[in-house]
Amino acid sequence: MAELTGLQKQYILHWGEMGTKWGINRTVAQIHALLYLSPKALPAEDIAETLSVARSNVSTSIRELETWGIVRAVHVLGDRREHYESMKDVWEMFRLVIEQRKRREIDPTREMLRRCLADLDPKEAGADYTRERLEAMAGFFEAVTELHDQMKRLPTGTVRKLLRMGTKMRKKAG
Amino acid sequence: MAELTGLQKQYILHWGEMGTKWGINRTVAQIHALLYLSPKALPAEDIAETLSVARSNVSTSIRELETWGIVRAVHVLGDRREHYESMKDVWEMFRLVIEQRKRREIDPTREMLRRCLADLDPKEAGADYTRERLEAMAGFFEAVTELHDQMKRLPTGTVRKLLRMGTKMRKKAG
DNA sequence: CCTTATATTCTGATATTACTGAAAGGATCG
DNA sequence: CGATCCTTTCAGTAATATCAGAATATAAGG
Repeated sequence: MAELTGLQKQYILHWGEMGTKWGINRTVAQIHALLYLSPKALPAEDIAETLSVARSNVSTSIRELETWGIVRAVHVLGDRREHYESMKDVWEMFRLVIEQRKRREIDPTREMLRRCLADLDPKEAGADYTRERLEAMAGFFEAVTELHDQMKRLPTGTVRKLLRMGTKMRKKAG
Repeated sequence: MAELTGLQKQYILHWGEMGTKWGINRTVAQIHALLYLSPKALPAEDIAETLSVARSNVSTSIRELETWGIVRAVHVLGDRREHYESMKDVWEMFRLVIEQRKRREIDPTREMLRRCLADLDPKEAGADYTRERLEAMAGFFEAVTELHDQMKRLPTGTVRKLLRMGTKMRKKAG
């Protein structure tokens, strides 16, 4: 791997910081940034060297990125090492990440809300108020889930179309 | 403040964990959960006591929630202390949070991408490839921004309407 | 003004998370 | 099979984020 250009550094560092703000490990995000910018798949050792992190750290981080389905290992003729490459379709990439996060965080929250509503004892003081609040929150999460299910099935182009329809509706309403 | 019911505890704890996964401080999220479930505004001291955190911690966290615009101080007759209450409209609440996060994290990323594209030296090796990648990413962020701008202007009801239109389009296509 | 009630800021301590380096585990080659 | 190359796991260490409590500031009451 060649040395990073100033530009690449800027992108990778920013992406790393960005990651931390959204609960994504800095190194994981940086590796993703590096692979995203790289025209060719890179072996773990090169990644470690380029980003100045331990080889083992790269291993763990790559595994995480693979779990999300946005990085995969490819093989290069005459090289026993795994080479890693990032998906390049940005929309698809974010869709995958969102899908994972929904599964890991949104779904459990929906379950928690359902459980709370089921457990709610109507005889308890303030039960009505609590139910109201819980139901409002649950409704929101159901809607988000519905929205997500649709995005999942729609091709990228249709999403953009919807986006434009939104613009029209806004103009009419305004 | 009365003791928390098991249900409230469950909700508050989950919300706190949820927060950490999205880069939001656990206490901040817990306080928000508490206020969301509370039928009346609560003074900082009660919040501290109920959640077993330091008074100072509540102060800082409340400030953060106020910055987002989802919690505000209200006054109670005969009490010098500030009482805090959460917004109850869930959709509006998330809209505000998303708006803030966009401002804090998405906008700076757009700027970074623009700067990178501006700084990109065409004579540099691999400049074409880098430009392609940066532009793809920048395009995505522009689209997200556009989408956000629209959501911001649309009333909640219209968002739901769009949601249903998505369903129809999907059914036609399928 | 001085006193008291309340809120905020700051700093050191604590807890959490991330990371490294060493060691173990697998795979491929001769 | 043994040697070599590569990857993963793990335990200890380092870095970061969070928090409690003291110190400070602000405001209201007398």
